[in-house]
Amino acid sequence: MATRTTSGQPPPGYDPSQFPPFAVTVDVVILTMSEGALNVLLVRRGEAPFEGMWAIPGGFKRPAETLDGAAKRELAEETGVDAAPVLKQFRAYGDPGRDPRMDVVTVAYLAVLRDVGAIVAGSDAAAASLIPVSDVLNGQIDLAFDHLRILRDAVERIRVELEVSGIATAFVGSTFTMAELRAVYEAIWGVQLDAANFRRSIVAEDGWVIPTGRRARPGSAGGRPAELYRAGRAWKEGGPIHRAVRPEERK
Amino acid sequence: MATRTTSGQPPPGYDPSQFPPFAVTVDVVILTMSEGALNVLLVRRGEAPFEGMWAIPGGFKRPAETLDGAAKRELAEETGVDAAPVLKQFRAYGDPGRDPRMDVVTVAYLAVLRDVGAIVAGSDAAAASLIPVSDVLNGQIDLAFDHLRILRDAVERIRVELEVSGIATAFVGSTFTMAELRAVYEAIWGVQLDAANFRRSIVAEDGWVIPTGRRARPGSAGGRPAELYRAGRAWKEGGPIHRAVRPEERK
DNA sequence: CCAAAAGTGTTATGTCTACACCCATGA
DNA sequence: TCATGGGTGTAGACATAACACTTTTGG
Repeated sequence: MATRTTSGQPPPGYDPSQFPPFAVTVDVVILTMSEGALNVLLVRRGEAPFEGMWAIPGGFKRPAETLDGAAKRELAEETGVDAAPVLKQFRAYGDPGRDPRMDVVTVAYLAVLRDVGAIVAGSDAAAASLIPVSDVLNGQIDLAFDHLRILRDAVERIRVELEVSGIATAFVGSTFTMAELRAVYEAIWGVQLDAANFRRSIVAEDGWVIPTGRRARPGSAGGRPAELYRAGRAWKEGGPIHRAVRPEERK
Repeated sequence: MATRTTSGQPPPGYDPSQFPPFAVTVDVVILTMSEGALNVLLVRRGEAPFEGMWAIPGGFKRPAETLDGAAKRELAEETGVDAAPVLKQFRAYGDPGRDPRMDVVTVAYLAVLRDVGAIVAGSDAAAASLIPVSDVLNGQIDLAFDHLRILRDAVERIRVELEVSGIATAFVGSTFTMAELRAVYEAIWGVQLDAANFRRSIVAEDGWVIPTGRRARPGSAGGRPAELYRAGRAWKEGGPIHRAVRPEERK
């Protein structure tokens, strides 16, 4: 921060008594599961630059608030949801020219939400929409600024978070079946998991999920009704499910 | 970033046509092993505020450079070392009032270095010093600004990095013994590791360390000479050593 | 020869994976 | 009763931890 270099000479072309002003923004990548795929909440820009393009929602930090506070406020303004507990700062971006108008440093946050209907309702519905992440990563949808990079980093981060924290339960409803929870891992990691072993790993981790005693109704195809669980207290100290190492990576 | 909120009303007291200016700085936490303990490179501040206190080295980002570039430049200016490959951005800090003079958002980086002598030489030696991390975390040494919090986060981050990346070899010299490498893990995690199993885990991971064929001279107390290794290519995809789960944490 | 540190072998225990098998439902 | 998905059992492969034992040095 404001500590200046201890080398006696200021670098050429730089006056240490001044500091260059920047705009500081927060961008919030909101991820959610919809129809078995990972989706991201995007807004359509209403003005130049990049008018009409999709972008990650965000806005300016105010001097009187913290970065976390700014992210929480922006998320609330955009979606009407208080998701402070699942907001995770994951990276800052400050490449010159990333905003053509001015020098902007942005701090990117990640939020995982369920209850899709309530999210979109709280926002300006015409300008906000859930978009499949794969459509963006495939290049079928272009994003403004360097938002493609930010989204890529966010998705990579959520893949890691899924393994080291219990964030998976943030994707599902307040009660859920093992199959629903498993689908989160399968969609985000792009793998197939053995249902039997998945269940055992989840249940073995103490306090992770709590059986409600109730059961879900089977789908129209039949099948045994699944037990319903709710999320336990404990998604801080490392999750129970780990990505399998692909055979060629093993020694 | 510059995407503005899509809610029609700007929040009260905030004019969306203006953006509040911030100073943006980078702070670089330089960690190194010295005498079996984790040390951090600190500078003594020469001016108010916090004059005379220890602080993490850092400085202003310039408009024409990237955040990574600013961190690399500051590190070079302070220490004379080009450590770009081991520079890791780990978090941004922007609480209001964290600098009493102005609104400053700082992006913190972590660098792990060996070769302590060369580091201090490149800098203003009178104002820079390696301090044991434990002295700072114990409160025996106060840091300026919110640098204690930044250092705490950096140490927590390095503990995780040690497990998921191969950064341990960045702490030791270009050739090293198993005991030296093991000492890195033991110092940073504060645990004792079984030397036999440690060696096996390291050697089993393909490409991690490469035997040089040479041996280190034993210390004055004797003992069999240790094989010397050099770091392999492969510290990207997860390290071979994992923290033991403490007994109370097991299910 | 003894102490110390490096390195190897061995065994018990735990975890992960694959897959066979039983259970409860809709049509 | 059959197809479908949920849930349990189990055996082999693999990983981890504890510790005895051998090797090679300095004193």
